[in-house]
Amino acid sequence: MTSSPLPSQDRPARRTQAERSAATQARVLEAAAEVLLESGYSGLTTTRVAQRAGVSRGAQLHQYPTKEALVVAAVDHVARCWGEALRVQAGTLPAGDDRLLRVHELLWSALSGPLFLTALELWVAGRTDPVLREAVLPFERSFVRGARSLMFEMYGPELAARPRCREAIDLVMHTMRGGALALVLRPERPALLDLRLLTDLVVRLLEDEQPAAQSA
Amino acid sequence: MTSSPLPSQDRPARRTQAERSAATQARVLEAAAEVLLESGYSGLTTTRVAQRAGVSRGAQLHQYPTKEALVVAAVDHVARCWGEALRVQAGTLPAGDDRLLRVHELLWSALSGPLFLTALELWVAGRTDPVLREAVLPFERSFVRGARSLMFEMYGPELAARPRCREAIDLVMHTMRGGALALVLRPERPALLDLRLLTDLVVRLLEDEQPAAQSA
DNA sequence: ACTTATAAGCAGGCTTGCTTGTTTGTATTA
DNA sequence: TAATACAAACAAGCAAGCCTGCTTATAAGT
Repeated sequence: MTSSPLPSQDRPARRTQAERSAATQARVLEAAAEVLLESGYSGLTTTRVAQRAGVSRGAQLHQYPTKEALVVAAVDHVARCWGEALRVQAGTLPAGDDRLLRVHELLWSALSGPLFLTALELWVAGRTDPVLREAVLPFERSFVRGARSLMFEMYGPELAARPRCREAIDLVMHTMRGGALALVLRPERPALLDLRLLTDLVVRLLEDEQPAAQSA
Repeated sequence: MTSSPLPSQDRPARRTQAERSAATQARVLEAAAEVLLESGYSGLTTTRVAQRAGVSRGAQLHQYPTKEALVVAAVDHVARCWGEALRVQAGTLPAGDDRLLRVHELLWSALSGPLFLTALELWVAGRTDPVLREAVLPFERSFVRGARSLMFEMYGPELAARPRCREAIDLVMHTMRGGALALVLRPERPALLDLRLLTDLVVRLLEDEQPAAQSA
């Protein structure tokens, strides 16, 4: 009855070792990100991650021998997801008229979403944990640079050529990070950050020709 | 020689009970803040705090029966220190010409100092810990409002009366928080945030008369 | 092609150390 | 003398990592 020549359905199906490893690694890392989002870094225990992933502690420890290794891998995973999400959304950006506002809305959605919170946990924890810090730093750099170059690109050649474009971009990113931070304790309120105002200021700043101005 | 009729020096000296309690509470809370700054919230254990404070675990547990109580008290302590530091610095602010820049420098020094990092740990931890969140929220509100009213006051009556002053202040605070966040992983680099540029933008924004403007 | 040997992935129990909170006893103040 | 502040030993729980044994896949040998 159940003896078909090819054990295609009722058996767990034959997978190569690499596939098996990749599968459990993916489940573990996804679970780690979920736990991080739900319970924060102080609530991240290897046991909970294994439970959440539906993976035995043995498997967990086989793939990631120490908690440190797991966390480092989680940093990589979260950073990749974040960057990828940003890039995907950037692809769907129409070349409309109010491009700046759209660009800022895009960046804001990336910075105020759950991935920001997950990354924030690792970010803050990396301040005091040297190993974690070393793992987070390169991704932080690459993320900032990637976002910056993406914004340069999306601003378009005219605006990108303005003398203070880079300062404007950094200001926008700082402001958004700060606005996102203000949402950490109150996810319910939708918009403390006025994107129109910010965009307006950027426009004015980019209208300048002289590279520096003294404050009144 | 050492037998004076009043046991003033070689004996621990007579203190009232309230003084004793206050002394150990102060030491414990100060130690908690230090541990928080050094090791983050995930490294905050009652044992370490007691060791750091030079206080027995018995004394610790007498004043703060649970870790929860200790953390809540630490939130209060850190928030008070922060607000007080801000107010003290505000008092020494000269009524010079480039007042805005000075105000922003002041706010920036308060937001980029160690107290910000300590508060950030509690802030981020409060996202996932309900009790901590309830403890942090009121202080967050009062801090934001206090800082805002302080800035209104320090901006002076002319600027404070401008239609978009509140938006400008919120933008400044968001930007500074974001800039401070960028320093978390790299305390070495001094100024990613261009205070002159920010001040310049605020000046322009406050020059507006119409309450709203559409972006180009 | 089939069997067998070796390795890789996996499951779960176990140990050690740490953290928290209780309890019991002592010193200091009222 | 009663209450408050403090000290320290103790117990329960948990987290991290280790270990033994089992299943599945790959390689070698015939």
